[in-house]
Amino acid sequence: MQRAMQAFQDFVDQLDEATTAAELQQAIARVLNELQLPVFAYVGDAPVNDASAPLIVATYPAGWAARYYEQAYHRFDAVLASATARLLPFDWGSKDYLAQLDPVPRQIFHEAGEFGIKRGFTVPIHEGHGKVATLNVASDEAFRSFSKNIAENRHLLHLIGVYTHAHVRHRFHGIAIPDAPRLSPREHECLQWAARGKSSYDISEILGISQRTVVFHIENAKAKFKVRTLQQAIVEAVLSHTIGR
Amino acid sequence: MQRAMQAFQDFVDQLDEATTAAELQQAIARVLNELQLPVFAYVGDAPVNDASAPLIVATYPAGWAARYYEQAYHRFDAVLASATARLLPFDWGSKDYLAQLDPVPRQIFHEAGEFGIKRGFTVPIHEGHGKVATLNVASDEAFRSFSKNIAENRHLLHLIGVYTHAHVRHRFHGIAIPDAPRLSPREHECLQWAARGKSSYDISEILGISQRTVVFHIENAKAKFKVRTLQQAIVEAVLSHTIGR
DNA sequence: TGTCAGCCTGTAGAGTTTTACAGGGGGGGA
DNA sequence: TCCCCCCCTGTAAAACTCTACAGGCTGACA
Repeated sequence: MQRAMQAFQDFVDQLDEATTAAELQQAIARVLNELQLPVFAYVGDAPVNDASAPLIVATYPAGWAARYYEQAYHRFDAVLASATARLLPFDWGSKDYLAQLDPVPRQIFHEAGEFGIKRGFTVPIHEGHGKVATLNVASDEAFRSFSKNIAENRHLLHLIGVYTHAHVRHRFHGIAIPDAPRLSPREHECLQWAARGKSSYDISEILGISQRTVVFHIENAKAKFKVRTLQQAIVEAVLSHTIGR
Repeated sequence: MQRAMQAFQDFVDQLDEATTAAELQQAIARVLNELQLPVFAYVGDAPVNDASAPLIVATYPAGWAARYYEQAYHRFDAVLASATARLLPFDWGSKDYLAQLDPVPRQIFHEAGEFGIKRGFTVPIHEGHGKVATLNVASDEAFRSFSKNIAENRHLLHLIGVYTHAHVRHRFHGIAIPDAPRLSPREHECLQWAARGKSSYDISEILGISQRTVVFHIENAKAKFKVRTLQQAIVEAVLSHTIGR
């Protein structure tokens, strides 16, 4: 335990210095080796749909990784689905876990097994805008020894995942997140109601102002987001948490 | 250190049994007392706009909490803004921190200071759909002792925050997250382009199909999301990560 | 006192979405 | 084989948004 904590501290220090994917991989590999967990995959931004390719740093078998991407398995990957839905790290690959799967995801597990990925542990890392990264450690070992190892180092792995991701975001993507424009109260109200399915006439009734004024406020909101259509404005507003459902 | 880890383990156990806000508060208070950090506030879902009230469990001075909500300070709270932008826990209240603030947030800090909240440490907890919860610990102490304490227990506090939130979500909100409807490839494409500001005619050109067909697919997508307007469908699709920017 | 930002309103034509009607073809599972 | 889902298309009226024109009120701040 003490030794593990020391390894973690070293890891945090190494992270600060890692500027390339290779160095990142080395840092992760070192700390996970210390924990007897050589097989891992950090998936920077789990691909939700057709978005840009994620940053991946892994010691997963190359054959499996290739197959996964060829087949676009992320669309059906049960581990990824769990990571999206959960906040805490979780285990996968047990009989119970497999039993509750749909046929397609179960088939994927089967294939992964042929590459030596039979059970594992995944840390979901939730970012602001609904993106989810994961740190996965996997094993071909007998259930006992692997799960005992995981049980002992659960929290540490959690931290490793979160710190890795924070570092990646900082170093590789820049801190970015341009701040959302400040909408005036009226602009906010109008956009919010529009997103809830009201027409500009409806909104004018709700707010007790003319329809023209509603249109005016929505136009201003679009201008602030620098977009052309209401639809785009709504996307931006939702992504920046300016409006809710 | 060893003792702190023990306190954390006990905390996780207690969490499992906590079913009321009072029990939750007790569990958090116990572990934080062990760490010499009696003043804390867990803010369940940081209020982004006019959304429903968050779950708050805190030992912050009642006067300050009241003032904060009366004045709707969350709209200008620099700590909250940082929590939204960051993934890792951070300190606040140092001279440097204050120096870089805008006048309004700085004024808020001033007022908080009058209630004994001068420096602190905040754990941001990002959930799937852009919601952010925070665990804040605060102090009136001299800078040295507090920041030394924080430095030592940084990771532990991080875990306490994340576990608290996971428990709250599980117990108080239910696991919820109804799964998003499965859009057909065409529906997905059409909705995605619509969200990017294309008209149905534009989309028909892009996809090489008739405009009528684009409308047809978007209608089907709306039906699947059980909404009436394209705007609502886009909100749902964005929130469920079905489409991106 | 002037300027700026936010709020408010009107008209009118062009362009777009929405809705309801009506129809056909292909593939996969029960 | 039948049924269902997905894909595709057309017309036309009604509803709605978008854009560009033009104008007035208020409060904060220098």
